[in-house]
Amino acid sequence: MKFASSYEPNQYEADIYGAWEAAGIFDPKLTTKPIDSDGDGVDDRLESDPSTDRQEGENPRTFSIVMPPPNANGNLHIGHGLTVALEDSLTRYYRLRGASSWYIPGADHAGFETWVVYERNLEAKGHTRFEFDRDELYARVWDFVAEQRGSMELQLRALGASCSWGDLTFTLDENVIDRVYTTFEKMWNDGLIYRGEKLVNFCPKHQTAFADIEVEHKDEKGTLWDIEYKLVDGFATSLIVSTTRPETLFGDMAVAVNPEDKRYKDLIGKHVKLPLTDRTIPIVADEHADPEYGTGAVKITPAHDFDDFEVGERHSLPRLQVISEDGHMINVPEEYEGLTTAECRKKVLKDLKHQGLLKGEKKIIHSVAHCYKCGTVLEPMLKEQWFIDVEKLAKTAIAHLEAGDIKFHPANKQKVLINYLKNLKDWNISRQIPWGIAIPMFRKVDGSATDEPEWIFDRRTNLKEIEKGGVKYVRDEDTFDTWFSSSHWPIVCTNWVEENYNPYYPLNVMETGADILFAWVARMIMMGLYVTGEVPFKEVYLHGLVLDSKGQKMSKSKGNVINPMELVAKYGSDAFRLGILRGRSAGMNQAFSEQSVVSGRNLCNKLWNISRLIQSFVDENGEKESKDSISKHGAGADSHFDNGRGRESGTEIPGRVRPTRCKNDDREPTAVGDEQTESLLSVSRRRPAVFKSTLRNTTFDSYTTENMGEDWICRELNDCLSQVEDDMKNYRFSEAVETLYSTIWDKYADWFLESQKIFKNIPLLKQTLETILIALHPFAPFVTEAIWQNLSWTKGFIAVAKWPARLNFDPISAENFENIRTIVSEVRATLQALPGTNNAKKYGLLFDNDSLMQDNQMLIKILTKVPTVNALNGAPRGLRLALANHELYLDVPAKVVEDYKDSLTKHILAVGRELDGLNLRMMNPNYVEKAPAHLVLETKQQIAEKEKLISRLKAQLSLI
RNA sequence: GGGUCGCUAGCUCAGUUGGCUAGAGCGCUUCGUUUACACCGAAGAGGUCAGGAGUUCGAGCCUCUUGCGACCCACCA
Repeated sequence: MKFASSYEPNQYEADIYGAWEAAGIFDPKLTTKPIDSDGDGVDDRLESDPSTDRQEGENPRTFSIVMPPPNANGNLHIGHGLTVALEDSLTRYYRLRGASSWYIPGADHAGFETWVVYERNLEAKGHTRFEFDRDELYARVWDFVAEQRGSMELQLRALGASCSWGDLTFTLDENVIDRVYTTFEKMWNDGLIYRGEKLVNFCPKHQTAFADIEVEHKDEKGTLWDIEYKLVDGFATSLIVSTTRPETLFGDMAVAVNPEDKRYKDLIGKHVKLPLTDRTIPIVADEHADPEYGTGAVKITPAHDFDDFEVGERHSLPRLQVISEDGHMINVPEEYEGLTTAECRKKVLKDLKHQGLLKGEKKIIHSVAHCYKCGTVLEPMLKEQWFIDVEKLAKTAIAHLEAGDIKFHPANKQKVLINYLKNLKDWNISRQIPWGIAIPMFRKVDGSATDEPEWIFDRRTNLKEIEKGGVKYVRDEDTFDTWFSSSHWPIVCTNWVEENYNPYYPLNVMETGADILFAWVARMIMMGLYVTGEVPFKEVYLHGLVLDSKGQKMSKSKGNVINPMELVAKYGSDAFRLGILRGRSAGMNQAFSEQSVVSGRNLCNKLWNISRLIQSFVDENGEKESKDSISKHGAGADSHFDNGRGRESGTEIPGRVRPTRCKNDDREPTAVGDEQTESLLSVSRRRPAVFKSTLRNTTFDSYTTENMGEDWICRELNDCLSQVEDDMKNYRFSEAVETLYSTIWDKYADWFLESQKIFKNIPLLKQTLETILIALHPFAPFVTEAIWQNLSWTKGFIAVAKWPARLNFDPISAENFENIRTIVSEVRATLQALPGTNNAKKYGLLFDNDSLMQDNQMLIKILTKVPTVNALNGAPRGLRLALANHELYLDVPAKVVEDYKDSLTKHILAVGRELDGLNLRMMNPNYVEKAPAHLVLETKQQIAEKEKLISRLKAQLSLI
């Protein structure tokens, strides 16, 4: 026997992935040919109406999905593991359903993240970024990334991601930069881009600005100081202002009070002397000042506070920057110049106290902005940056969202996103780090012609200086926020171009983490609509965080990080995928434990053994069957994958599949390597062609069902398929896995296979096994393929098999098997409850006047494992089983029956309680009148059944 | 301040438009090595569905309310 007694994933996974990849089955451009049903030589897709082409129905012709690009030089973490499990299950499912499926992998240059790592590296070697210019740094980081690159791609393969590797998109690929520049130029021309001096969140350590979204707010203890600002112009009074940042008083341009605040009404328009300086500043009226807070008077520092900036704008106040980018005081009186902000705060407080101007302090909790990477307190900094005016973009996006153009999973995220977009502020896209896409803007050199615009767009960002029309311009040294480029992801991955119908855009679904709904999904939607006029994807599936087994967030500092690759190595890729999908629903942060992976591993092993048993039945079936099979399928024995099981050779290591294309003998030649494909490949980056798979396989022998168990399993498998199809349509991965798990284990193995140990309907065994293998393949690709390759009769790759058709069966017979199951369970339970052990071997089963029992004696005997099943032929004896519709007895001695009395009494009471409940319901006239008729009828039947059961149990009891 | 989510068995979670006795995995108890599988088989215990009120013939599900917990956005001089 070629199947080992347990499934060892490590023996198969790498080889199987290699074989898939070599066969090119993950690339829709290689495995498919044009759909040309009308025979006019043109792909129907390209001539059909796009709106009707992407049908909503069960079987889309194309399925496209992009991978949220993992960091090119990093390792995958548990979240990537979940992402791949979700995306790949979808991809494989739709591939089996016959869609031309394109899962496009990516790699992220991870602008800021990578830069932080690189800079740390640089500093460790005693260098700083300031020793190099941007181009040098860019080249150095490029090399750094190139060195580290590749491991995540191997890890994606280990997870079984069936993505089209030839289409891998790196976020710094030329076509990406091209597309980003095109968009930027369009926005520039449309007036959506502006350069503004605004306050930005600036990290003094990393020396770069962030978008609002990247800022992390944390509650912290702080101090609120009251400082006295004295009025000038001969007034004797003074104002007390409250502040948490006394050092910024040098940048104060006004003191604001609320216009409604009676206390200060007369002071509006007067001036105060700014302490520690010679300056005087005005008192202005502004809503921003809250009369309830502190003293109701607030100092205004437009250059160092977001609110003050706005107050400053309203009152046309000048802005004075008093903190430099590296966190030192500038533009301040000499004795403070050059101090750090912390030193300056100390000195200011001391000097104020000395002058008697410090009037009080109290401890408060307030939220403070931090760098999400290093935790440094961010400094609001006045800087010139590029901004996108998001108003129109957001409005368009909201309109499409409200129209329901994108379906969300979970659904509530649609509302959340709309709410976010409604309050969206302009987007700062400038970053002061060299690792990223250069902003293609050039500034006129001072002294040049004055009537030229100050800034011009130009793609030649490789040049520091350019000349246009005799005017010299220098390059802006900033790079784009990575979200600006990655908001183009669906566009660039699918090679969308203007004026060309692209069957893969919009994507069928965007799957990503719920935590980047705003940062990424929102921006992809805005950008997709702006660039293509269409939403970039039809549906969004958001996954939550994977928490540790105690529900805690994983973090290095807590030491509770689970490495997906360790689990894959220990239990296999399939086990990991099954484990992480189980018990998880869209958008929820949910715990994850190794235990669920163990359970996945067990299922794989179960499936392996199911297949092993069936193969042994097939082998046993002997010569005749093998001859039949040869005449039907042609010489099935000479395939590339055949490893000689059941035949002569038997020398090869089990499961060592050779990397080769496909074992389909009658396949049409795959396009790999031929001229047509070469030319196809070369144009494919521009315009993807749509093809239909040629790699379909699998022809079933016909079968006839010969007992109730066979009809029943057909029905159960059909139900399972419907359930899985419905679950996949609605992105209920956990439920799909759960359904498959229980169908395979609790139904197929525990009931059907047990019964087949005597009946052995070989054609049906083959077909049903293929059904469960294919249905599970999207979730457990490796073990199903390993089995497929080891079975003697299967062809090709399961990865490109046809989704199973419904099985034919007799529904009455299938339903009757439920009776058999009830009987068998009751026999087992009763035997278990009887005193003594090994009861199943001791007592036979007797039936009276029962055709179901008569016809299925053999089936009942093997399932219950009792030694005999016989007709009663005479007076009842032994123990009557608690079954309403069948008169069955366990042939036990009177003494044993006596001992069983107690549990029988208990049983009668339990049934009695159920009966009471049912009767109560029927006595309610409203129920009888208003509930649907079929429910009322059902209740009536149940009452009748329970009554029958109770009277029989009572009769049994009285006999004892 | 605005918004979202959660509370169901010891643990982690399902429960799709309200409808039979509320489910699964793991854990637990008992029995069992029967020629696929101990990564196994059989049987079983365990739940006032966070509390309260309402709508309904009927509520885990709908409405209101209270409590506890998590998260996001904005603000916090």
